Amino acid sequence: MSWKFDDGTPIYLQIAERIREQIASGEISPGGKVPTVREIAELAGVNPNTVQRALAELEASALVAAERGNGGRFVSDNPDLLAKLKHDMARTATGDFLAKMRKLGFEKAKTVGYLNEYKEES
Amino acid sequence: MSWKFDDGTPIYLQIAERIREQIASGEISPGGKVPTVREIAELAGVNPNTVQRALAELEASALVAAERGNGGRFVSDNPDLLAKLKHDMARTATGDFLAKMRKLGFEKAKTVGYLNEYKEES
DNA sequence: ACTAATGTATTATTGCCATAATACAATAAT
DNA sequence: ATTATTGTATTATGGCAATAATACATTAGT
Repeated sequence: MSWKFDDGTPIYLQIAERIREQIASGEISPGGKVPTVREIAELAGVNPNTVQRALAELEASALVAAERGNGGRFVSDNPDLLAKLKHDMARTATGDFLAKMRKLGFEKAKTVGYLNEYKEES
Repeated sequence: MSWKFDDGTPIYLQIAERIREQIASGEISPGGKVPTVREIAELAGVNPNTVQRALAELEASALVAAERGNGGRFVSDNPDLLAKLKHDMARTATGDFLAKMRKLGFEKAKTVGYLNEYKEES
């Protein structure tokens, strides 16, 4: 995992988003263990408090739950919740992308065309 | 224009990005006049200093230039620069979108398919 | 010359992000 | 019971974003 951060957006939100992605993609399995606050802080090179704040975001939406003591945090194993997460994130990303392209003057058909012809490493 | 802002990202960056979009799309014509600092501040409901900071970003990339006095600010009329702006913004948006979808578990082909079937207002 | 409109600069204040350094709370393992 | 591991809470500090209130600089219009 890379753990580089953009400037201009709070790190705790970026961390929350990345973990959300890992959950949505299944990179962290349903019911699986989330790395500890201190581990993530170490990996990401940030203060534990910052990580905790990120994880509090995920708990607020019931995506993870804490088990104190030697437990750590665990991803929800609710299939509906996880499916909804993935669906919502994909849908949001797509809607945002289309909106952005529209602002740039690309109507949907043009955006689709652009995406089709898109090649990495121009 | 709506002028709502996301939390978590500095407003001055969001303002700069929106004006960049307006320039890239031609909503503000090449060589055209950019609203004044005080006008934008009024419309967006923010402090003039915040707007100035945003516009300083655009000047740093030569997209706009200031004419003091009764002038105001004007968009560059350099066709190459404007074409490059639009190209770069579209490319960045597309690359970011693909990266995001990939993190969610959608390879490019799936992303293209998803976009094709995407309907607003689900 | 004067005025109005615009960009630019300065200073102070408030609030949130992030860090730092601890301490406390709960539970599994021994 | 003790210990180690983990989550949680507290307090202090520094930095940047944003606001606020002015003041100054430049130029067009009159």
